[in-house]
Amino acid sequence: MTKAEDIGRDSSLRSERQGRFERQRQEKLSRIKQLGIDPYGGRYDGAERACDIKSRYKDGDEGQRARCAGRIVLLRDIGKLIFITLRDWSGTMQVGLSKNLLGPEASGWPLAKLLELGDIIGAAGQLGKTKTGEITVWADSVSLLSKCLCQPPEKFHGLSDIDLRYRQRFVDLWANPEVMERFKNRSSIIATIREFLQARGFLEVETPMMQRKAGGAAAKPFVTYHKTLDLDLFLRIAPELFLKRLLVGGMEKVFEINRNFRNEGLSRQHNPEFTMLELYQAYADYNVMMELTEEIICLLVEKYCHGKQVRFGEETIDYTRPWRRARYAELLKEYSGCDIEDIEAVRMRAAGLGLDEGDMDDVVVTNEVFEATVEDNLVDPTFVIDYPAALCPLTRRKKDEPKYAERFELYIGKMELANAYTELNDPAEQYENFLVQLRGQEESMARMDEDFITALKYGMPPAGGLGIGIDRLVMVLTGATSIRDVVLFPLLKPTKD
RNA sequence: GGGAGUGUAGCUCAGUCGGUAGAGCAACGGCCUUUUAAGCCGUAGGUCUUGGGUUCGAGUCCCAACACUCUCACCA
Repeated sequence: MTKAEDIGRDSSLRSERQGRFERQRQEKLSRIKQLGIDPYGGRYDGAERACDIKSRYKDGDEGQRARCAGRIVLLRDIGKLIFITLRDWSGTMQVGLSKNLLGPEASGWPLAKLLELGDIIGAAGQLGKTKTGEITVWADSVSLLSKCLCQPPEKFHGLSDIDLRYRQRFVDLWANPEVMERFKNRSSIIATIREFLQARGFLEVETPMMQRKAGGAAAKPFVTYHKTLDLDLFLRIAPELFLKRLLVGGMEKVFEINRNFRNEGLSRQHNPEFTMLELYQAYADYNVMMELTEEIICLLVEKYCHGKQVRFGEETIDYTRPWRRARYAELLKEYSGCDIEDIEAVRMRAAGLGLDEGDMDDVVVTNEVFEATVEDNLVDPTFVIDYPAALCPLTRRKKDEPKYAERFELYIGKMELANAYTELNDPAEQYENFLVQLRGQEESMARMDEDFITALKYGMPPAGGLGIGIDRLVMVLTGATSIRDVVLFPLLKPTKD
């Protein structure tokens, strides 16, 4: 028997065991059908959110009614009375099902006795409190809206197998309320960013995900193919070069929040498809972008975190303004001890770090040393400014120091969260920069894009541009230390069967 | 790809010195009209990831494979 067959047999045994539970639930489904009830319900109007029902409840007023719908997450059957904890996406609601109230017809008490954990139901009835003070819908009607045929996870611990949680996010979301909460926050964070930008006159646009040239960043692209045009295409690694074309076209403030794709490894900070905010503002520069970045993120911290000191894994991030702005060279000196001008010292340090510096250009070595020594120290928000120009082919040089470029990266919690430039708008210089390939870099940001050069020749206004990694931003704002906890369906190795 | 860790019932987990498999939840059969992870009585559920090895005897020790997690590398 081959390994594949062996594994296949193993998984079929496994599913057979699970099938035992499913068969029992199938039997219940048949019994429900025999009662003349559609186990997959239908439209259910007028259900209120659990949290709204609870907050409008007034003690002592006996005329109150309520209607709710959700999944059964707890069930306590006491004979002629059943207490159910229903979860909708606002919270939980207790429903009391009693033999007297529901009556003997099929859709009443007999149905109630067949309900089980995981089923989705609707219930309506008088609102009241129990002996112990819990607000309860005393149901006089109950509807089965969807039968659950699979065994729900353990009711107290929820689903904790990490692999299963990512593979079956649909279970994770309802079994672990804090997961639902985090994704609701993610959505709300993105909505807040949109509102913020739109209020400042930015226009949201969508640019191609499939591109002839994968430009705007240094990363391995995914390759795809268009049949009718017989065309090889890349999934974009960044929207940058298209957004800049829009600047040429006269859109003065644009942004895009969408996916980028990079064909690289997975880690707690990397998912091959990730969400990026990129924005461009004509007539601005990287200083304007710094102000904007600090403003957006502080607004979000205020809204989604408690206080300015925020826990993140082992660290505490202090968002108190103003954030540190430190030159690249200054941080290199501070943490590696090397003077950026003293390339011999930098190379020695690189060798000491075990880097194969012989095959690398000076700036590449310097950057390797920077990454190895500096990044792990940048816990509080830090703008790293003025990068070596050679590392930034799309960035304008500093007027008085042409060896450095007007670029910053923002680090928070040891992660690169944002990257911004004063955009290069000189077509001749851009053309030259596209031609320079650095030794020691696996991927280059310098990929010749003639059409983009043509666009620049028409004249692109001077501009500031900014990219913010949304997934990582959501991580630091929600305390998730793995990107998989803020991406609904992270990329996983497929299972063997 | 390197290193470390984990893999036991559907789920969450115990399993001592190597002596032949345990709990809670879920399920099934009972009892129960005010429960809060309801409770009580009973039943069933296992190729201990897989394959080798050591041993009289392996869930336990050794080797290998597979899967997952963490970590390093890669990711400017």
